[in-house]
Amino acid sequence: MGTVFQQKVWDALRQIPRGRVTTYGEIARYLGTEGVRTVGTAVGKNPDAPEVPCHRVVPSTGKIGNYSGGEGTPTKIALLMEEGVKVVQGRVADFDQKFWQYD
DNA sequence: AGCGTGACGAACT
DNA sequence: TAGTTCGCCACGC
Repeated sequence: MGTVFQQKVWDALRQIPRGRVTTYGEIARYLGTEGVRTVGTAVGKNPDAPEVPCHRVVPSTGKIGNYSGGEGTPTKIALLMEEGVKVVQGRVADFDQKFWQYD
């Protein structure tokens, strides 16, 4: 499929526990790059949702960010809600608690 | 081989 | 507090 870098990104996504979220910046750090935009681009090019939980990735601002599957952002929100991540007014509720980072 | 693009981020006004 | 600007860097043309 994609490039090595891409696969590393997707692999990083698989490590995100259900019901938790992380940020593009966190993934960038985990992969050892400063180009967070590159990560965003990589995630966006991922084949599709269920296999890789790309909906668990949100911007550091706690907002929802973007999504390419289904109806876009609304679908992303729906998926998060199903996992117990409350989303209110386009933002992740209790973002600090839901935030997950690579140990 | 060079240039623009982008599911972001942080600083600035 | 909100809107804008500049920086990050891998990828595709």
